[in-house]
Amino acid sequence: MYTSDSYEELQTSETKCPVCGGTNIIYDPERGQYACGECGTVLTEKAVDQGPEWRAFTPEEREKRSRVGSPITPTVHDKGLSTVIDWRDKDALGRRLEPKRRLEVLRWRKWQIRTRIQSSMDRNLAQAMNELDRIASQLALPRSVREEAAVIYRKAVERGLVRGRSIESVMAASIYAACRRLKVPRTLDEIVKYTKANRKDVARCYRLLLRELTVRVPIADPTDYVPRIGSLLGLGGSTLRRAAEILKMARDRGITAGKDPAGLAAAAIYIASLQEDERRTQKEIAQVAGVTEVTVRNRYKELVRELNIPLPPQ
DNA sequence: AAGACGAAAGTGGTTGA
DNA sequence: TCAACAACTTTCGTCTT
Repeated sequence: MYTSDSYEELQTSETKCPVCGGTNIIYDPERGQYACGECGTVLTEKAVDQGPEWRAFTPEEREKRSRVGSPITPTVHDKGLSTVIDWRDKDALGRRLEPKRRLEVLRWRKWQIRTRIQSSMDRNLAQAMNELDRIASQLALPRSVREEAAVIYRKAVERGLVRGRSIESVMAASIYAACRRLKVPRTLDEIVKYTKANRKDVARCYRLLLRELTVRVPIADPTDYVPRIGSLLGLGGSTLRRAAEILKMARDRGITAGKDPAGLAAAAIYIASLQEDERRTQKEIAQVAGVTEVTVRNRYKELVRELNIPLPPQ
């Protein structure tokens, strides 16, 4: 698996477009990117993460690692040591409680259990939201995706789906689901790259979320990957439009099913880059699309064959 | 020297018995 | 639970630019 280190190079704070010199810089909240209003060049791919460089999994750890703030003793409410109201309806001397008193004790018990559940859920959510923030800022995800991911995760907690699974993996799966839902093209691998959980667990959690929660996800469309791959390669609008056309034709011919959408998008872009005389190597395209040259090649051969695409003579 | 190409073997995930 | 299977990856030798 290639990692796209080229993302870093795109980080810029200029207010003028480096390609056409235009000053009409617009923010695209859909993709979480700034882009030139004239030529469509994407200016920022990655936002700067302003959070700490360390990660804390418990309030104690956070307290220990933080280098600011007053040196208060890290105290966790209820380390399992606080008073538990007995379930028997007897007082300290073993006498039965009178009915009125009994109801009172019943009420205490109910509230104690309720607050305990509440606080454990809060802790879980707090930790999860931390994780969400961290990943979302590293992937430059728009606000809408963060919110969607938070909603999905909260539902998962309420349904008790996090029990027995790691917060990281469920959160990563929620983020992926949110991306898919809102058509913000991020591959599972990109998300997995920034989480402690392994790919397998995240994929399993993702399927669980789809099954258990009623999260409807539109099927992956290779066209969604085109603008992103295109901007990472600095391709012009006409080439990207051509690539989208090719993908549409491919879909109409029904040869896209079961194929990796990123691979298809990469192949379509390769063909378009040849046709529009904006040639990029298979390797370059494969790298930013997150697939191998071989896959690009296979898809590209397939598309050319099936769609009778004329290629410019060498 | 770099890019494109294709064969062959390997990998991880899905499906169906 | 296991085997078959399709898609994709890795690796490598060869041809082309």
